[in-house]
Amino acid sequence: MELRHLRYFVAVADALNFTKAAVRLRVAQPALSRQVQDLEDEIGVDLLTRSSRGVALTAEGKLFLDEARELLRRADEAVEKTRALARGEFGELHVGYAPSPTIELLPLALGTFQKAVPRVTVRLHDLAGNEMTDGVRSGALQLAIMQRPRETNATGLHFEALHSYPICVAVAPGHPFAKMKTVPLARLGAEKLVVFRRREYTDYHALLARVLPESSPRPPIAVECDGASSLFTEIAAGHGVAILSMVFAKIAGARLRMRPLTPAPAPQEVGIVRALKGDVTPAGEKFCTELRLAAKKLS
Amino acid sequence: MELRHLRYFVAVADALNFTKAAVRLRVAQPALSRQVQDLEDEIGVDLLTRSSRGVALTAEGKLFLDEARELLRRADEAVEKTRALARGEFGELHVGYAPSPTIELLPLALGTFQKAVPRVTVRLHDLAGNEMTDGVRSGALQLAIMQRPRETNATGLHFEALHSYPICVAVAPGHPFAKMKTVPLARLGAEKLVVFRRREYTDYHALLARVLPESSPRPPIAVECDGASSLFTEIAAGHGVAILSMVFAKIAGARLRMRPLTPAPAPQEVGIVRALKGDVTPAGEKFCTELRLAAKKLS
DNA sequence: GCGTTCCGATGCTTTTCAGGCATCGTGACG
DNA sequence: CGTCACGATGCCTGAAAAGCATCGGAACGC
Repeated sequence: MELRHLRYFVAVADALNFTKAAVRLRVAQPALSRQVQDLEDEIGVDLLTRSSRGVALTAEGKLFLDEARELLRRADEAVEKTRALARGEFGELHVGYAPSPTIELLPLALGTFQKAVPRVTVRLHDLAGNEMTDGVRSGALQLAIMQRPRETNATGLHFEALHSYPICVAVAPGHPFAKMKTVPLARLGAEKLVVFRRREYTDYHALLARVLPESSPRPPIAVECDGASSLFTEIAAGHGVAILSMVFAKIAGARLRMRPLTPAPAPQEVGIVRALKGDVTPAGEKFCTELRLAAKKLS
Repeated sequence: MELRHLRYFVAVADALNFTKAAVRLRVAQPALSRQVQDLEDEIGVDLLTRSSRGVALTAEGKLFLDEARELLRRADEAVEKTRALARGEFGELHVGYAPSPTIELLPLALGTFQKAVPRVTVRLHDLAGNEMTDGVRSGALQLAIMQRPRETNATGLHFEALHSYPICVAVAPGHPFAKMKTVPLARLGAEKLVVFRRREYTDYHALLARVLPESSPRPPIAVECDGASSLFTEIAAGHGVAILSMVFAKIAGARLRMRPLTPAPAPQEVGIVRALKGDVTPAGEKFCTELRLAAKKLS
């Protein structure tokens, strides 16, 4: 049995007339007659009752007609799905992301992406930096949207920067720093630091270590917070200051003042991590395009 | 696209090797190569990545493999279902029945039938006699299991008797009739009758009219009952006697005594009503066979 | 009652294409 | 660097799908 047999049978069952069905199928009537006969022979069941003024379906024919229609529909669907997957308009996309650094970029890109290709299911995975790089390397993740990892090419990864945020010091509105345009890095030594918990925010502490190297006067840690909102509260209460990238200005709003540091540390770069080898699917590429567009809108 | 393409692709995807897949399919390797290429060309998507040491599935190939497997499974299923329908092992069977007269026959036949062909769904319709004959004529019912209708051939129906029950008089255990072996029909004139309601039991009243013709002394009606259980209670309480066929002996049990009448009226015949023209499906025929077997067991 | 028409089936021919054979090109591996 | 394993390619063959002409039968009109 071939799909041709089903297509022919359905056409005959629709027209209830071999001649008309043959015209629609653009084949000669005898060819159609024979293919349908072959089908009936193979199944071993009469599907049609022929008479000199047309054709009628048997009970078996009615059942088989439904099944044949469904099969043909499913076959088209299978092809269409596969094509859609190849075009990046269907499938699943596993994306790792760091919530805070990507708070501006990701929702923007996600919105336009889902509007453009609603049949792609994006699975977001909120992971730590090393979990993401491992995930991308192993193929569990197609992409990760995060801060620049320490090394890239050497570890089989590629990083594409999308946006960079200056490193700032966040203080309460009444704090002396709030009146300054920029804050000298050396002045931090006299302050107490509000930080995220080391356990859950290893990436943040890596940033901290970069901005405040061993050599400089290291301010004491006043309190460790388990999330952005409690960190903001601690700072607003005057319990200390925090080293944060400018993304947090959007989240913190008017509760805090953020001032750039001098000399300015290397800014925090946020972008796409992908595997050096092993292709990203078309859907993944589309997602990257949307991310780049979103980054462009930001600047 | 034909099912052949799917069969070939699935074989290659299973073996991950054209040569081995070709052996399993009993075709030459080049033929297989080309058919799979044709499939990819038609879909316009690479499903496999070929290398000199074998074959790997692309992401699109994985998706299409699942779809192809499902399609082939469904195709087999469609054919199997159709064959099963033709063999009477699948489908729906609408059967009208009169509950009381068929109480011995129908449950027996239904049990063996369902055990023999569990994929046939029997839809039982509890209907009045004329509703059943109409249903069989219109095709809404394939069969009806009931008492013999007044006319058959003339109305496009065929009746096949399966079992017959003598017409009896049902009395309370203490009633004088209970001591008699048979009850002369003429003695009924002195009794009061317990009957079913005319509205809901037209078939029963037709029987009554046949057994007690206008000419004979017609006993007065003591009470009309809306069901067998209340009818039995009325008789057991001594409010009257009832004209019933012997099927009711099984239902009534020890509560009543049933005595044959003399001269014996024509017994109540129970059997199969079907349309004179318009075939009964194979499942229907099987059901008839089970009914005949059940009838044989009764006698 | 008899031609006419419409319909599907059948006999035969043509065409298409799946299948087979031989061979080639190419990585992998010893 | 030769050998092996594997898939691709070129060419030919054969099966079968398609086409053409025609048949046979039922319905319908005159």
